[in-house]
Formats: sequence, C-alpha cells, structure tokens
Amino acid sequence: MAKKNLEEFAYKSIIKLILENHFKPGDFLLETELSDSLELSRTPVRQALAQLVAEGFLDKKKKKGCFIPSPSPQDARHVFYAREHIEGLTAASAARHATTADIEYLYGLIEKEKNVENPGTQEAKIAYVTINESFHLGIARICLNKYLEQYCRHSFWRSHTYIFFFDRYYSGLTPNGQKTSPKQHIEITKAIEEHDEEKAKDVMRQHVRTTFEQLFVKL
Amino acid sequence: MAKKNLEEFAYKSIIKLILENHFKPGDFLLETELSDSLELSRTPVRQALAQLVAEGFLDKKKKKGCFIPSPSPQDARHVFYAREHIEGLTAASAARHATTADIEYLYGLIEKEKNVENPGTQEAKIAYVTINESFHLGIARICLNKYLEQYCRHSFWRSHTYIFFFDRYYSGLTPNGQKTSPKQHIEITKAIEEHDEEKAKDVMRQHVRTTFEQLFVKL
DNA sequence: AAAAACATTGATGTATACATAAGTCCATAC
DNA sequence: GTATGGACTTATGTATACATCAATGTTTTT
Repeated sequence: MAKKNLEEFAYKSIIKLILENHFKPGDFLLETELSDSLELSRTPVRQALAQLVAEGFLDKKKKKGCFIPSPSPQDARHVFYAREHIEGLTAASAARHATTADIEYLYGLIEKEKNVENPGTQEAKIAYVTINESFHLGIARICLNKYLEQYCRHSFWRSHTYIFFFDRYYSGLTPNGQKTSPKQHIEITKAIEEHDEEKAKDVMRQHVRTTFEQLFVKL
Repeated sequence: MAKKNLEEFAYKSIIKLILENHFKPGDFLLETELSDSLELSRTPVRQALAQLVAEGFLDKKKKKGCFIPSPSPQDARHVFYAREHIEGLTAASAARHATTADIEYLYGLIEKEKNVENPGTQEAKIAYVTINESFHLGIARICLNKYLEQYCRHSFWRSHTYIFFFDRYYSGLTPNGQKTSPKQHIEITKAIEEHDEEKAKDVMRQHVRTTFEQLFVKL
C-alpha cells in the first residue's frame, strides 16, 4: 500500500486488520501497538482511530482507548433496519438518476460476481465481499445525494461487521448469500435500468432483509 | 466552558464559533489561528477539526486545511431530502416505542415552545432553535435505534447550517416557522401518542418539507 | 483478615519541534 | 508581453518527549 499520506495509510491498514479478523469484539486497538506494527508514529494512527470512532466503526473509552464494539442481536436488528430503509432510498434515487454508463457498470459487477474463481475458498469470499461493496456503494454513488451515500456507506460497513463476525463462528458452512445475491442484484439493476423507483426500492429492501435473515436465522 | 478534555473543548468551541457566524462559507479554519484564540496547542484543535470533517460538517483540502462548505440550493435539496426520509423513519419508529414519559416530554417541549418570551428577538430565536433541536433529536432518541439517531442528528445539524446561513441574509424578516412549527409539532406528537406509525411518518415528513419550503421559497 | 491508602504501570492526552508540500511571487528567458 | 522556473511563505503532516489519568497491585492500618 502507498505510504504517501500516512494518516490515510493508517486508516486503510486498520480497516484491513479488522476485516481480516485480527481483533475480536471488545479488543482494544492500542495506538502504540499499531504504530509499531505499521512502522509509523502514533500521530497518524491516532488520527485514523479517531476517524473510525467518529464514523461509528469503533467505540472509545476515555483515557482507555478504542475498541471493537460488541455485536448483539439487537444491535444487528437496528443496523439492518437502518440499512434496509436507507438502501431502499438510495436505490429509488438511483433509479431516478442512473445513466447508461451507470447501468453498464452495475451489470459489469454482476458478471464479475458470477465468475468468481474457486468458490468456497477464503479467497473467493474476499472477492465476493469486494464486489458486493462496489455494487451497493455504487448504487449509493449513482443516487447523487452525498448524505444518503454517507449513511449508506456507514450502515453497509456496520452491517458487515456482523457478516465477518458470524463468518468466524460459522466459517464451516457456506453462506447461501453467495447464491441468492447475484439473482437479487440482477433484479435491482433491472429496476434501476427501467427507472422504476418503487420497484427498485422494494427489491433492494428485500435484498437487505434476505441478507439479514440468512445471517441471523439461528438466533 | 470546562477545559477538562481539551479535545472536547476544542470541538464544542469550534461548533459554537461556526454557529455564531464567525466564518462564512469557503473560509479556512486554520489550526494555528484556532489554537491561538482558544489558548491551547494545535493537537486537540487538529483532532477536533478532523472529527468535524469525518462527520461531514467541514470539508478538507489536503495540505491546505479545513473549510466551511459552500451551501448551494442543490446541496440543500439533498440534505433536506435525506432528513425528510430519515426523520420520517424515526417518527414511525418512535410511534412504535414511545412510552407515556416520552409523550409527556414532547408535550413539555411544545409548552415551552409556546411560551417563548419576547418573540421576534434574537434571544427568542435561539430559544426556539434549542427547543426545536430537543424535539427532533428527542424523537430520534425515542426510536431506540442508535443508527437512525446518528443519521438524524447529522442531517438535522447539516440542514441547520442552511437555517443559520439564510438567517444571516434574511435576518430582517421573521421566519414563519415560528408560527407553523408548534402546530405541526403537536400533530406529530399526537400521532406518536396514538402509536400511529404511518401518520407519524407522514406528518413528520410534511413538517420537514415545510421547513425547507419556508427557507427556500426565494430560490 | 478486611479495608483503606499508596505506589506502580501502561495507556492515552497534550505540547512542541521539525519535515513537507501547496500556493504565491518575483526574476529570468524567450 | 508572456511563459517558465525557482525561491519563499505558510499551513498542514509527522515524530517525539512529556503530562496525566485509570487500572491494578501492594502495603499499611485497624
């Protein structure tokens, strides 16, 4: 990774560490530890952590440090509820504003999603998550409302905490999401292509709900 | 203001300065200037600024600094669009969860709103804004979803940038909001009291739209 | 033995010195 | 006269030393 802006480097590195399960809920992310392992001073690390706290990805205890928030079924319901409605809004707005290029971009992602190699491996899972992020945040971008985009990005990432969290404990079984998602992504893209705002909203909301249900059917 | 946590002190002070119109859109908030005037070092000021940027209240140019974002009719439409839908959601959720104590709290605020002294003065305007904030963020709190609450708080404050901004240029005329708001606040509270989610959503959305229209009828 | 006071530890909180780069202005070349 | 290039200015970016405080363990007192 480029080390031009150390703060940005620290920010991305920390997110990467979190997504790669280097920490578990409740763990403290120590400034000194991180600055050691990333080989830079505390200053940029500290700024990156502060940013993650401000964005709601980490919690903080004064004079104690930043830590991974503990997931709970109730918190999961809250974040998926927010995400469902906000992504419903962004999908509807995207249906209003989407250009031909936007539609092509989305279909391109769906093609990529279909052709992920070695399905079932950890590698494939990472590829899948990356594409999924591009798809959802892509729609948020298309809707041309930076506030909705911001909230969408936030709730998306927050909900992914759960996807990664449960993935660790249920890592044995392949989440069905990898099979239902492409089909739903096509539905959503079609609705956006047809500029059908209501339909786009409905299928997107259904899609998010599906993700939630597949994750939490066991609770 | 207490100077126990300098970072928090800096954060609140900067917000205060912005709300008191010490800066105009496009102005850079220099770390050195702020640390001089607040009589502390650059470090806490810098952290506070970073937080405000992360929260979307300030924009930032690399190696150049943080600045007040320029308002535009389009940006206003975006923020009020987001706010309308999110507050609609929080109102509906609040209608689902509200307790008797919550309802009493809201009616209490409405009473306060009715009895603001010396209407028309700057003093009254500040009182009005404070009560209004308590009302809207109170509903966000009642809905018991910290994500919706966070987005609600953010879009509320972002929209208030416009209220303050235009207030400066139209400071002569008394905004009608001071007359229509209490009536709409009563409607909203009634809907929440009756646990009528749909109605709460609708009247809240209408209320936010009214605010927007009263501000931007001239654009 | 239990409880209170104290010392220790280890992290964040803060100040400051120095490095770096964006923007500006002036001098020089054409 | 315009354009190019390079020093200068200024504010941010970064490293580091020191201050502070929460947590914990240890001693002392009753």
